[in-house]
Amino acid sequence: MIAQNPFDLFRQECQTVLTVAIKKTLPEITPPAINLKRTANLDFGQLATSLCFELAKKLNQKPILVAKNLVAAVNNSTFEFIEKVEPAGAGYINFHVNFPKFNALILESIKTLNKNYGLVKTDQPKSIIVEHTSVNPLHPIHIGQARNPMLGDALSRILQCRGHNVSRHYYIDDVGRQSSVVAYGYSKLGRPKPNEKADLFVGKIYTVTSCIVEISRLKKGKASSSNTSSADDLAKINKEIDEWTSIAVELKEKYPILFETLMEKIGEDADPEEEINSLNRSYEDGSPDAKNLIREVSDLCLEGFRQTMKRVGVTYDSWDWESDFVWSTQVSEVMAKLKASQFVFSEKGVLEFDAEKVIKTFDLKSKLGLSDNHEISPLTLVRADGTTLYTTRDIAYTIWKFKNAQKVINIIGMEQSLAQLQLKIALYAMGYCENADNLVHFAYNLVTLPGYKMSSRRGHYITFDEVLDEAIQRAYSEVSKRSPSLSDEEKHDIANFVGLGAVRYALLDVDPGKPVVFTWERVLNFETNSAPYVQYTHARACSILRKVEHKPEYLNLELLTERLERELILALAEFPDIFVEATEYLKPNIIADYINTLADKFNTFYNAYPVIKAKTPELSDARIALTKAIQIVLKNALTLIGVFAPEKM
RNA sequence: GGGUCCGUGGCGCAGCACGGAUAGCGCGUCAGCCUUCUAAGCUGAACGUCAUGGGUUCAAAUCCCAUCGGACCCGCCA
Repeated sequence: MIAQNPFDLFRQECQTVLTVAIKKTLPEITPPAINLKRTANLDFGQLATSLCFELAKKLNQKPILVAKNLVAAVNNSTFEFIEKVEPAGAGYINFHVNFPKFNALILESIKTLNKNYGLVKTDQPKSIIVEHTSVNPLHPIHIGQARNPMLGDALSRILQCRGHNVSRHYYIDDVGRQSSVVAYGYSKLGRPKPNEKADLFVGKIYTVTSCIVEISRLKKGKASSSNTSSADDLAKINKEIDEWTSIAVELKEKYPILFETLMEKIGEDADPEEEINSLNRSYEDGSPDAKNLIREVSDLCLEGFRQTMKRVGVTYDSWDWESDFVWSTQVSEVMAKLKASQFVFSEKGVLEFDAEKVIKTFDLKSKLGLSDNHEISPLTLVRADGTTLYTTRDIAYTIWKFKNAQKVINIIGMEQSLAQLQLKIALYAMGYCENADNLVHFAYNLVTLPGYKMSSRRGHYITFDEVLDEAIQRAYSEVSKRSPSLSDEEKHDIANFVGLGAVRYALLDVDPGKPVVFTWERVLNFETNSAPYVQYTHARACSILRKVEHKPEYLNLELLTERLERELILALAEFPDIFVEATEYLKPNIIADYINTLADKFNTFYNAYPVIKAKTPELSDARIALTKAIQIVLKNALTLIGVFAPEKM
C-alpha cells in the first residue's frame, strides 16, 4: 500500500477512532474540535490530543479520568495503522503507530513515488504570478538584494510542485529618476561599451554620476537659500554636502579616470539636475531618443543580472518593463478611474489618494488586519510636473498581472510595506476587490553588513557575484583539504555546487521577517546547519547505496525496530506535511530546517549502526531500503529550495 | 509623535499562525571517537528568570495589555 501523504492515513484513523469513542461515551456533549498534535517524544506515541483537559471542565471531572473513559471506549478491533491508544500524563490521549505496518507504508510510498514523494498536489490549482528580484537596473545585485531571488525562487519552486501554474516575473523599474541619472552619466561618457561585467560597469557610472549631481544640487540649493533659510536648514545642507564630499573622495580614489571624465563632462551642463529631470519627463512621454538611451543602459545592466542569476539557477518567465505601462494607456486609465472615484483629492496641484477614506468607506480595517488607530497616510499619485510616481505605476502593473493570474505574490522588502498596502487599498477603491484579496506582499527583512547599511546610491555594497566567487573559492580549499585525491576538475565541480548551495541555504534558512547580518563565517558555513552538511549527508547515503551489489528479493521492514530507525521513519513520514505547510503559509525556510533535522538523524544513525554489514542480511536489506528512502527525501527537499543534491563530494 | 516588525544560553537561530508533557539546534568552550559503509561526521559535559511587569487559562516562550530595547516606514524617492 502506498499513499501521497501516508502519515495522513494514520492521522485520519486516529481522528475517526476518537470521534466514535466520544460519541459513544459522551453523546450529550458537543465535543470541541479534535486537535491531534505530533508528540515531542516517541514514548508519547506519534500523535496526541489534549482534548480531555477541555472536556474535563464541561464534565467537571479530572482530565485523566476523561481520557481513561474515552480510551476504554475505543474499538481496537478495527485498527489498521494504530497500534494502541493510551491515556497519559495528566490527561492526554496518546496514539501509537503500528510500526511494522507503518514502516512498509512509508518506505514503499517513497520508493514508488520517488521524486514526487512529499510533493502533495493541491486540489485547487491556481495560476500564480510570483514577482521577485526586480532589482533596479542601475548597479549589480548586491548581497542585501540577493535574499529576494533566493526566497522568490524557492517559493516559486514549492508552489509549482504543489500543482499551481507559476509564472516568475521580473519587474524592471526603468522609469524613476534614478534611471535618468545613470542614463545621463552614460550618455555623457559617449555610451561606451563595457570593458567588464556589464552591471558592474553600469553601477560605477551610476554611483559616480549620482554623487557628482547630488553635490552640485546641494551646493546650488545652499547658494539660493542662504538668505532665506534658517540656520538649522543650512547646517543640514552642509552636513549632507560633507557626507557626499567624503563619498566623492572615496570614488575618486577607486575610479580616478571615470570620476575625472564625468566631472568634466557634467560640468559642461549649467544645470545637470534639470537635464536629468528633463530626460525623465521625455522618457515618460515616450520620446524616441530618451527611449533609446534608457533602454540601452538598462539592457546592459540586465544582461549582467541574467548572468548572475544563471549561476544560481534562477530563471524568469517574464521581464516586465515599467515604462511599457506608462507608454500604453494603462497608467492613465488607472488615473482616470481613480480621479473619478471619491478617494482622490488635489492638494497644491498634486493628486493625492486618500487610502484611509477607502478603508472607512468599505470597512476594511479588520479585513486588512489593521489596528483601530492605524491610519494609512495618503499616497501621492502624480508629481506637479505631471509625471507619475512608482506606486501609481505599480497599480497599473498589478491590474495587468491579474489579467494573467488568479493570485499575485510580490517578493518585496518590508521597507515597502506601506506602499504595498496603499497599492492593495487602491485596488479596493477601484472595485478590484477580489484581486486585492489575492494580492500578497511577501515581505522580508534586510541583509546588513556589520558596521554600515548597504547603500547602492553610495556604492557601499558587496555584490552577489563577489559572495558567490568567495563561496566557491572557500569551498575549493575545503575540498582540497578534505579530499586531496580528487582530480582538479572534480574539485572545481564540487566547490561550485557546495559554494552556491551554502549561499542559497544561508539566505533562506532564517525567518524572512528577521534581519540577517552578513558575515562570511555565517554565509559560508560548511558545517552542521548548512547546505554543504546536507549535501554531504546525501552523498554519504549515495555512497552506501553504490556499494550495495545485490537487489534484495524479499524485504522485511518490520526489522527496523531501533529507536533511531523509528525516528527516521517518522521524519520521512513528516515530509509531506512540511511541504504542504511551507506552501500554504509561504514558509520556504521550514524546508531548510527540515532537511537539516533529517540529515542530523541520518548521521546519528550512520554512526550508530552498520547498514551493509548489519547483523543479518535481512536487517541489512531493510536498512538499505531506509537509506534509499532518506536519500530520495533529501534530494526532493534540496531540489525544492534550489540546492543541488550531489552523489559524491 | 504615529505605525509595522522583532527581543529565546556568550554568539547565531528554531519553536509562536493552532496555548499543553523535561524549551530544540548550531557556533564557541571542555572531554572523547577514524585498521569498520565519506570525520564537511558522531558521542558526552557545561551553559536558559524564553526582554520586563501585569492579565486570561486547569495549563503561557506561544494569546491580551503596558513598559523597556532594536530595526524599518510615515517623500512631488523607489
